Amino acid sequence: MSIYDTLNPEQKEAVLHTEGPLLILAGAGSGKTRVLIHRIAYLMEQGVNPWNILAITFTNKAAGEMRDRVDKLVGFGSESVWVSTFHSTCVRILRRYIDRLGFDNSFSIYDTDDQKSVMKEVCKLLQIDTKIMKERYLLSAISRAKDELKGPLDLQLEASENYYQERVMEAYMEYQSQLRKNNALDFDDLIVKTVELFQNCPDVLEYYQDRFRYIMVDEYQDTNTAQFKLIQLLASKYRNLCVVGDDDQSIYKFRGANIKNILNFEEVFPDAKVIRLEQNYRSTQNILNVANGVIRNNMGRKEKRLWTENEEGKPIVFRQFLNAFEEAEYIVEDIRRHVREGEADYQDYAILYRTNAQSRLFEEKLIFANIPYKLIGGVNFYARKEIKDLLAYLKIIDNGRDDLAVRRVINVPKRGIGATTLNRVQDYATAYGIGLYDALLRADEIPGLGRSSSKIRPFTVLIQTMRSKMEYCSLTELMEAVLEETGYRKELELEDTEESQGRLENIDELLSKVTAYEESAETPTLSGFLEEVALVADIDNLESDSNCVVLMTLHSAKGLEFPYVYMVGMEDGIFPSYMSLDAENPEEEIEEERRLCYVGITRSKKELTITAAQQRMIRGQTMYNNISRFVREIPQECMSHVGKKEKQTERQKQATYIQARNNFRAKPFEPKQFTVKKASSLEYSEGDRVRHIKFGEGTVLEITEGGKDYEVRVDFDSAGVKRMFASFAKLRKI
DNA sequence: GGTTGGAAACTTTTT
DNA sequence: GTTTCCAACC
Repeated sequence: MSIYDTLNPEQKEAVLHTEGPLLILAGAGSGKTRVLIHRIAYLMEQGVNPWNILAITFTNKAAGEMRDRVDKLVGFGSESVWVSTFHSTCVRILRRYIDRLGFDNSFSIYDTDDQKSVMKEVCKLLQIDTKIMKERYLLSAISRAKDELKGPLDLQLEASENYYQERVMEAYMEYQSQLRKNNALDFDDLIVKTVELFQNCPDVLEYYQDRFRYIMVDEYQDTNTAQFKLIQLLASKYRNLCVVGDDDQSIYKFRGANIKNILNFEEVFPDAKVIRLEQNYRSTQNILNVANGVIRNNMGRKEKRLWTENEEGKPIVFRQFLNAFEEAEYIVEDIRRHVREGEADYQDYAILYRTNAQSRLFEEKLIFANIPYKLIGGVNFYARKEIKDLLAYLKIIDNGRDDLAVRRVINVPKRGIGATTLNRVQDYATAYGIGLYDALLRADEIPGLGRSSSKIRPFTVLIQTMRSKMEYCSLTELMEAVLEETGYRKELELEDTEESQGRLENIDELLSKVTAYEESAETPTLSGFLEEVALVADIDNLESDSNCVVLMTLHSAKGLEFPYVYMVGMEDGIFPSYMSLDAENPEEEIEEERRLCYVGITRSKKELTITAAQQRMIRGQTMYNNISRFVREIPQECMSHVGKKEKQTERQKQATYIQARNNFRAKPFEPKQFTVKKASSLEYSEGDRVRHIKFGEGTVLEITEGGKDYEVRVDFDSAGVKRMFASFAKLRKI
C-alpha cells in the first residue's frame, strides 16, 4: 500500500496531475494541505529535484506547518523544498538582486507605523492638509495602487481631471522617493519590486524560472494582482503551476485580494485542469448544513456543495443576551463547565469575533475565571514602542541610510536633541544630498548648530562603536550592548512602574528571540534577524502545544480548526460591520462579510455556538443592534435557540429595531433618554454621604425630580460640586 | 526643549 | 473607553 491510497479519488487525481496548470477548488476542511504535501512527495518520487519545488503560503505559520508535514512524510531531501510566504520569498530574491533596481541590498522593511511617519513627512513637504486628506487615506490609496501594480503615473492617466486624485499621485511619487532615499521598502513594495526586477532583468527571471519548475500556491483566493503577476512570471516557462483555493473563503478584498484570480483562472490558463474537493473531513453534517445555508445567499460564486461522512452532530446553539457582559460571562462559564466535566481541554475552544476591540470583555472574564487563554492580534509584539526603539537602533547599525530609524531614536533616551536641531541637520543633509546619519557625523560643519553639535557626538560614537562591535560579537551581545550603552534599560528600571516592568519583560522576550534566531539560522546576520522580525504576523506565534482557549478575529481564524467554536457579537452593525452596510456597494461588501461568516462556521469540528447581545457599548455609547442577518439565514432545523430571548416575537424585534434607529438619529445630548428607567425611589436622600465610582465620596446637596429621572447635586470631597442623573451616577449610600 | 492636560479621533479585517 | 495629538506652559 502506498501513501497515496489514503486519499480520496479527487485528492489522488490532484496529486498525480503534476504537469501543466492545475486549479484545485478546495472547500473548507477538504484536506487541501494534505493534497499539497502528498503532491510534493509524489513530485520527488517522480525524480523532481526538491530544490525545483516552490510552495507559497500567506502566513509563516501556514508555511511552518507545511514544512513540518512535508518533513514527516518525505524525510530526506525535503529541506531543499522552498516552502515560504509571498513576502519572505520576495525578500530572499530582493536581498540578492535589488541592486539591479538601484537599491542597496541591505534595504529596510517598513511596517505600517513607519509608513505613517514617512507619509506625515510627505504631507508636510507637499503641504497637504492632513485634516482633509488623512495619511491613512493616502497610504491605503497607494497600497491599492501597488496591489494592482500601478505606479504614480498610472494613477495620473486614470483621473487627471480629479484634484484629489492628482494629490494622491503627487503624494505617491514623493512617498516612493522618500522610501528610496531611506533605502527602504514597504510590504507592498516587496512584491512590486520583485515583479519589476523580473520584468527588467530577464536573466534574473530565467534563473528563478529554472529554479522553480514546480510551483504551488495555497489560499489562492487571497492573491492580489501583483502576486498573481509574480506567480505568472515565474510559471510562464514550465507552466507547472498548481493553485489551491476556495472562492467562498476570499476575505481579504480590503487588502487587494482579487477574487477574479480564482474565478478567471481557466481563462488565463485555458488548458488548466480543474479539480473540486467537496468532501469535508472536519465538521459534522449539521455544521456543514449551516455553512451551506449561509453561503448559498451569495451570487457569483463557483457552485459547490460540501458533504461529509461524519456524523450528524448536535444542532448548533444560538443565544441572545441582554448585553455583552452577560454574553462573555456565559461563554466563559460554558467553557469552564465543559472542561471541568472532562469533556475537553481548554485548547479545544476558540472564541471568534469580528473586531479586535471585542476581545477585552472575554479577557477580563477569562482572567477572573482563572482560565488560560491566548490572544491573537491586537497590538503586534513588534509594534510596541520599546521593541520598535531597539529595532531602530539595530536598523541604524545595519543600514546607515534609514533616516526614519535615526529620527525615531536620536532622542530616546533623552539626549537633549530636539526638533530645531534635527531640522537643521535635515536641511544640511538635503542640501548635500546625503542621509541624515551621515549628516550627523559631520555635525561640527553644520552652521547654526552651536552647542547642540556636542550633544550629537555621543550618539554617533555609540552607533560607530556598535558597528565595530558587530564584527566580533554575537547578535545577543550586540543587543545587550545597545541596551546598556544607550541607558535604555536603566531608564526603564528607574521608572519602576507596572508599565515599565511590562516593557522590560518585552525587551527580555526580544532578547530571547534574538538568541533563538541565532541558534536556528544557518548563518545568523543582523539583516537576517531584522528581516525575519519584519515579516512575522501575530498568528505565527500560536503554538499548538499550549493548553489555552484561543481568542482571535474571524480573519485570523482562517486555516485553523477547533472542536468547539463560539462566534460572538452576531449583530447587524458588528457582523456584518456597519462599514459594509454603509458602503457605496453594500451588496458586494456584505457578500464578503458573508464569506467571513462562512469561514467562521467551518472552523468548528464538533459544536458551534453563536451569540448576540441586545445592547452593547461601543466607544462608550450604548448601541442596540438587530440579530445578524447571517443568523437568520441559518436553516432553522439546524439550530436550537436557548436563553431568555428564545421566543422573541416579531413585535419585540420591531421594538429593538426602532430603539436602535432612534438611537442613531438622536441628537448627541439626548440619545440615552429612553434607556433610563426611573427608579421608584432612591436609596439616599439629601444630606446623605454617598460614593461615586469616579469622584469618590461626597455629600448629596439636592435631589430634583424630573420627568424621566432624578437629578442629583452632590458635593464631592475631591471633585467639587457635580450635577448628575441618578440612573447614570449609580451613587451608593455609605 | 520638555511636560502636561484636554480635545479629538477612533476601530473592520493584516502580510 | 482608549489612544493620539497638539497647544500652552514650564
